Amino acid sequence: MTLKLDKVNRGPHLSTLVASSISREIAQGRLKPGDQLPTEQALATTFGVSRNVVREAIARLRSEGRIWSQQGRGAFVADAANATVLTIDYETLQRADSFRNLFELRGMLEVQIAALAAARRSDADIAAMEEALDGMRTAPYGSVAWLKNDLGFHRAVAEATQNPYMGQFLVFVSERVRESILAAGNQQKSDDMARTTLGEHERILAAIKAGDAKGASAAMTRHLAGAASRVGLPGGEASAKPASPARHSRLRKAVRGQAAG
Amino acid sequence: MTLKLDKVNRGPHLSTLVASSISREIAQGRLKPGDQLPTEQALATTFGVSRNVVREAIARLRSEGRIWSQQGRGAFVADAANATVLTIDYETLQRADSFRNLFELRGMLEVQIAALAAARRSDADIAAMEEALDGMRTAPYGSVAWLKNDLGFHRAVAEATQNPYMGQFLVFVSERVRESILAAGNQQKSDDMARTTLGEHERILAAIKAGDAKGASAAMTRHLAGAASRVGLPGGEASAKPASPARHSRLRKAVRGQAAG
DNA sequence: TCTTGTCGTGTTATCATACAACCCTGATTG
DNA sequence: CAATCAGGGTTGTATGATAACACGACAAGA
Repeated sequence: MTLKLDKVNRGPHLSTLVASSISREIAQGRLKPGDQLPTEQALATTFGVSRNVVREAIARLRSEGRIWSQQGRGAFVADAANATVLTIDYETLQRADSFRNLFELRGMLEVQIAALAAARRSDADIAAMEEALDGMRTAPYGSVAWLKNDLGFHRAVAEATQNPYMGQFLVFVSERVRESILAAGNQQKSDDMARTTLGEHERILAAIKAGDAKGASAAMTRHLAGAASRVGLPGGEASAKPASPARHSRLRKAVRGQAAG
Repeated sequence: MTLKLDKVNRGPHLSTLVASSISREIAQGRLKPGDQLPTEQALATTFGVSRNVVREAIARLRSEGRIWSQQGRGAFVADAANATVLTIDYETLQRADSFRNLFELRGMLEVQIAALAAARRSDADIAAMEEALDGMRTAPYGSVAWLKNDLGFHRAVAEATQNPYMGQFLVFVSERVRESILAAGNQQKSDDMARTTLGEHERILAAIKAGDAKGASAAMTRHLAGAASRVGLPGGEASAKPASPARHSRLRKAVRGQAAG
């Protein structure tokens, strides 16, 4: 009865379908934290699959911290806070507002990271940034090599904070942003864009090199504004809360500013 | 002929052990992206477990985007960028510098989030914050209810940004921080701390209520600095210089003990 | 009545085997 | 030479069995 098994597309594996189905039950509150799941046998017959498949699905959910199980007792829904992994599934990525929200989160991270990096960078960090920048110079705009070096530059900045989590989070978010861009498709490239983008990166690097935290975050803000407009991010848009304009973060200004230029 | 797997402790499930073992091979570069994994049968005999266990481990790694497999061909190591989940394993959490770095990341998020929240908050958001604050007033400092409402307050702030990813990321990071604190154990509590903490929260709420973004981030900054000192961390604010790791020997020592769920 | 020990049942964890679906390769055949 | 097809290897799924464990029922003893 609880099975829905609606044509889940992604992943031809039955275990994937079962896992998403159970996951959905939890997300929609039909299975609350503490509730006991049906037995593996019951789930197997319910879904019409073998118990083995159910076990793979449960193993997956358990690794995500969504459920926990104990031999001899059963499987139970875990507290949402106990999730040990942060995951953004592909479906929600394809929604338009997801892209904007992700971009905003990324911007928030980047701007702060740039400031920290300017204060803490080592010579090796600078070298890594310069190497990535060189890679971008020799690769055609938008090519795989270009994107790789672009990400590499930002990762180098993040690593210059000497805080490994900065890079970890930033790369994760950036990758989701990139996927989102790819999902949306359609973007035009030009040599002009390449020059502009490179210039933005160079200004960031210069500020970090000089140890100028304020300048670094300002340069990063400009870069993000430019990047937003290059990927055609609709700025100052309806669903964004029309909030008090004058006084808030540069991030917001960045998102809004790209509409103008 | 039982498993020989090196010392892995956490997770009584064999599939967990196998998964972390393979995961470690990937992390340490002994299995590079594109490489083909041994066959399931081979892995089964290598680890001394049944093929079923290996399949559960692989299902888990596949769901994390670390590997991909195709029927009839085999399983292959995926590009690191393709990881669909962000995970911080329990072991690294127990290192003292992990705690400091996580706290710094959390602070970076919170300060920006507070500013955004002040600009975008709705009445419902304000109500949620006040409810959480009330919950903190009636609960003893440091109790489960207190912590729950504390997190609830911060989550409400994050949700006031109208950007769901903010809350998602913040809660994730905060939970890791909390785990880290629990792992360290023995915090001393006092009524004084309760009052101070409550006051900090109230100032944050007031600024957000007033739509004062600058004030909100300033209040949040003060709160984080206070929280940092309360958990025995020097300088909560995003300071320019990386804190010296040597300062935290007390934390590191305490970390040895297991966390109580 | 209360405690304690035992047992049976249900559940998960693991094992073992078999078959189906699929990919790749190489030989066969037109 | 090209197309086809047979075979082995690999993953995906199904099935049945056994071990480990949790939990309640129940009887024996104090």
